[in-house]
Amino acid sequence: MNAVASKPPPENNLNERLAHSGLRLTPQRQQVHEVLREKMDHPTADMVFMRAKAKMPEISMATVYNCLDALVQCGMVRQVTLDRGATRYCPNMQDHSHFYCDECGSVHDILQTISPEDADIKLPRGFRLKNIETNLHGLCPDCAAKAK
Amino acid sequence: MNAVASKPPPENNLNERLAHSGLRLTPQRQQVHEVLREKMDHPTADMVFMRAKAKMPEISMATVYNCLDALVQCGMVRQVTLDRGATRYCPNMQDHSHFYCDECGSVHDILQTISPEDADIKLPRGFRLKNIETNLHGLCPDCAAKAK
DNA sequence: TCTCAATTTAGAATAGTTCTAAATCTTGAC
DNA sequence: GTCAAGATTTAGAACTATTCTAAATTGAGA
Ligand SMILES: [Mn+2]
Ligand SMILES: [Mn+2]
Ligand SMILES: [Zn+2]
Ligand SMILES: [Zn+2]
Repeated sequence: MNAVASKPPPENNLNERLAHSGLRLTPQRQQVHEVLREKMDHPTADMVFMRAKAKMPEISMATVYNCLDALVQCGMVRQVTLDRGATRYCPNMQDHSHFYCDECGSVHDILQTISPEDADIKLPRGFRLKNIETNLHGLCPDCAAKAK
Repeated sequence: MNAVASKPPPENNLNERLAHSGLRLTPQRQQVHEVLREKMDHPTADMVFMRAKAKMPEISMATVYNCLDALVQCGMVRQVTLDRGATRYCPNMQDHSHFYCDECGSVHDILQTISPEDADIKLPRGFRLKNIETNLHGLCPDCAAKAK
């Protein structure tokens, strides 16, 4: 590789990311992050709690919320709010949008976004657009098959 | 106008819309709808309650929720869920998207949407796309001005 | 007028999340 | 290594938004 590596690449491991935000790497934060990466089905805090608890029985709900906050804060996890109801968490930090199945409520990553340029949105005078959040609604493959 | 009016235009008044869904027009439903049309700032149920109460002091929170549900059900009002926190309500049934000010939390109608065709979203096999919800994030005119 | 279903109402219950305060665990200065 | 200071975890209380319950009220049609 390049011997003159000037700058480290944007640190994408938990350790460095947390440190960068002045946060410590703890077993709980590690565990919560692992739970999210293991099954990327956009679980709610409650689901994360149950999964984490299976591996780390002493973990508490409050800690799960704390850990999720820390992970969001340091940029390792995204919050996803689609319907009313519990917030969902996504450890995929690539730019992507979400497909929400209106039938079963499952959430799927779609590796494609609409950039402010793509969509030529004409905003009224004064608005400053930062980013576009796109939520796709419809039927997931399973539900589409059943609907036939 | 056209003397051979074959079909009534899609009923856009409260009365007919409610009736079409087997619901009655009540003073409370009327009041809640009026509150929404009067100030289209996407208020929460709580804000609707306070505004309605000013004109109709005996109205209850439960009724406001009931009325909002009825209005959503009959297609006179849209629910808007952006951040975590209370659901907001919008009486504008035109196809539109929402601009959310990250600074002050205000929500603004943007009379423009991205259709499934416009955005050529390439979905993995099996997904059936019904509609795209676009949420614009940035600064509203007021906050953009202050930020300067 | 009477009856019955729809609606409204107050308050209880629930769900999701945040807060509080005490216990525990680092980390870094000595 | 010891110790103090600060960060983190924890259980449970508190809080917010919403839904549920059951009784009272309303109103349309027989
Ligand atoms: Mn995702
Ligand atoms: Mn709107
Ligand atoms: Zn589905
Ligand atoms: Zn603003």
